[in-house]
Amino acid sequence: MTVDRKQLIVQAAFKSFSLFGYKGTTMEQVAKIAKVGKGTIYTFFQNKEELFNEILHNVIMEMRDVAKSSIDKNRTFFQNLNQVLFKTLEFRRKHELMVRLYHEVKEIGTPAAMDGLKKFESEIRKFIEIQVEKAIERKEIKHCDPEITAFIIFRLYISFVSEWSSLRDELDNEKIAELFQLYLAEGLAM
Amino acid sequence: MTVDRKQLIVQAAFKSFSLFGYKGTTMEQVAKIAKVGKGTIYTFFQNKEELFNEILHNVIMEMRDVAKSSIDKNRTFFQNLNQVLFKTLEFRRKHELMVRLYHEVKEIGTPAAMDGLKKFESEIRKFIEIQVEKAIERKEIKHCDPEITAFIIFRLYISFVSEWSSLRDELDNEKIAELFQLYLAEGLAM
DNA sequence: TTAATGACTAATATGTTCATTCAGTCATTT
DNA sequence: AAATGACTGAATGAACATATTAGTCATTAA
Repeated sequence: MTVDRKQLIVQAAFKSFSLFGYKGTTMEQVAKIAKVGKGTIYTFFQNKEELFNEILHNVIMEMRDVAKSSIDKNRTFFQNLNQVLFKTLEFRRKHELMVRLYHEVKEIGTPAAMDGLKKFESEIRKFIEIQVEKAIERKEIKHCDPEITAFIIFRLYISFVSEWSSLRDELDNEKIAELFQLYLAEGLAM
Repeated sequence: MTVDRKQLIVQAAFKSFSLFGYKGTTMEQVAKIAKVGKGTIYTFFQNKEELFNEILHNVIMEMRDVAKSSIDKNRTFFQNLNQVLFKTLEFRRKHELMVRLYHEVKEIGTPAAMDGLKKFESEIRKFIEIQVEKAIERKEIKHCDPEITAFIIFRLYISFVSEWSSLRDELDNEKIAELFQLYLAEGLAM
């Protein structure tokens, strides 16, 4: 049996994008790691961006699985929410590819990398949206627009995790859970 | 009586920064508009950045007055909050200097302009923080950390106004007030 | 006959040189 | 004593040369 060339290319591309980012990865590099001719890549993928999207899609699917498995039906919506947010953050921080992409977007602003991260974040929001819908059905939370709610939850989490820490001491996970409870669940009104 | 040279310089600098931004403004330009020699500027201001800070300080003070006068003691905390947020947004949009600075930060990332906007936003947060403190004293809202609360309110407003509109239809002022009411005031919990 | 390849090309990116611009100084003028 | 603008060194960017690289395709190997 002959080797699966597409598989080799995908693995090589994953390695290279993780190591050098989008811009730093050349098609020749990928071909070399995969030990195939450069032309062979183009029999499976139209161009560099399509190859990148395939890699990213795999990572996003992996992330979705992580988020899914962090849900515990016996816990409350807000408990699960904190778990999901924490797990996806951890995922972002642990996966070399994600770290590289965030860095690349910040430092160079590579359009393909920006698009990739947008997809990634949009997937997280979509996942939260589904949890919100379920929580509404279960009457665990009030009726609200799930999309806006997911958007708010995600923005608020990002604000806590990355923007607040550039103003004051970093907030730990427990503190963030408390804040979500106070502001989003219970509300400020007396 | 001889003309007030410092005043002339400040007016000229305000004009130039508003018209051409920080980077686009040259000290020679300012001198020319003010009809003084370039060296004269340096008898009042150490350098370009200090001149810029003086101009910005004036604008920030003006903004604080606008925010202050939008407060109505007969209204609730959340009503006033919406007024303040709306007025400061309007201020940002109306004042040529602010528009230019936001544009410059986005397009070129001039450090002095970035610092300036940080100061501006920090001032808004500080103002909200004071309103939060008063509302806590008045027992209008629950006890909470005023700084974090102001931070959340501001981030949430920015999210609604500028980030949501790149995903879906822009939210009008009334809708944003509703959202604040639902998410921050009443909370999502059943 | 089909799949794989890598030399090739056009487009883009990067490095280099050099002229211009500009913030800040200071000797001269008012 | 206050004001000025010619001057300086550093930074910027235009213009050109060189190098890289995404994507193609004629050739090769299976």
